Amino acid sequence: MFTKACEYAIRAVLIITMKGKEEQKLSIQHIAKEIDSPLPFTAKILQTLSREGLVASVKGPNGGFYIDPKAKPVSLSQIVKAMEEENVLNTCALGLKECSDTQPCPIHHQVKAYKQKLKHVLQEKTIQMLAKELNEGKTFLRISKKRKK
Amino acid sequence: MFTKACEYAIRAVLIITMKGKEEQKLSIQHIAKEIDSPLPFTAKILQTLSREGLVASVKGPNGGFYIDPKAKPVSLSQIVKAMEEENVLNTCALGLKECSDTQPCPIHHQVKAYKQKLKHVLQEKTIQMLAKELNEGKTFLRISKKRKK
DNA sequence: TTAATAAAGGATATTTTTATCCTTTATTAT
DNA sequence: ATAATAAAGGATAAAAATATCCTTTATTAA
Ligand code: FES
Ligand code: FES
Repeated sequence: MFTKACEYAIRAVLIITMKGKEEQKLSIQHIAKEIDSPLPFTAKILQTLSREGLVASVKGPNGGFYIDPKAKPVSLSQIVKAMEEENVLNTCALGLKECSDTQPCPIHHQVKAYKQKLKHVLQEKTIQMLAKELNEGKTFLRISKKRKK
Repeated sequence: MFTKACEYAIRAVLIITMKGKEEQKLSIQHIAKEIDSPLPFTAKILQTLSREGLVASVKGPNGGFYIDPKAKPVSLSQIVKAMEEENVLNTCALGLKECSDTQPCPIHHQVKAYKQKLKHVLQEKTIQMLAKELNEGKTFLRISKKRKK
């Protein structure tokens, strides 16, 4: 559905939102470890997110990434857009040059509802909402192998 | 959603189903032109589809591809599987190592229903059904630029 | 039986995505 | 001021996906 870059981006912003405070910023090392992603690639992605203003960053000792508490909540679609994947849900599932209701491909009608709902989720869900559920232990960012029973 | 290879595969089988008869087989050239895909890449894909038994082929003069009328209808998921993309809808949208209800990622619940629906579509819809709608002019495999009004 | 045809198969090339490395810049603590 | 630290940025490398080319094999028509 998303590229690795976009997956890492979403996971990174989630971790930064959960654990990054202005007085206790998160280093790239810390973030990559938490979301289990390749460090240098994650650094690149954080550069982009920082440039786009979706996360705040400070260089130097005790520097790192955090979320400005007075910034507007960030939606999933903002991250997807920052990673230049805004069109994942606008293009034809069979690769036709356009996805349209008037000249639908053979599976257009079957996938349309799905794509729209998902688009809606990306627009409505903010990182803050998802971070809250993570903090409450309702959702997870890593799979922990726990033995059955 | 799918790779180019898978998109071309589905489109190719659709065209072969619509236009390929045992007495009037379709050449690679013809197929690639119809579905507007790069010819040599399409040839590779047709090799795979033929090897997997999803289309029939004959070499030599008047050879080409066709669908054995007494073969079982082919579902979309059979094609997706032949192209080794069966896991597109089984993996976690955020790239976690597993997609599970017990350790759901932050968007698992939001995407689960749609993944299942789509999986169902791929399993139930056969190429024959889709080819019929194409023949009836209800759906399209190419976008024709028609002037408005 | 030979020549022509068309897919099959193998090897290679290109592009995109993913990942790494190194140098520069900003910030902080000393 | 100086040294240490950490992100930013640029250049490069590796892997995967996409695409092309060439040789072989099967089939058919002449
Ligand atoms: S035209 Fe193919 S998904 Fe809309
Ligand atoms: S765990 Fe992420 S989609 Fe199911």
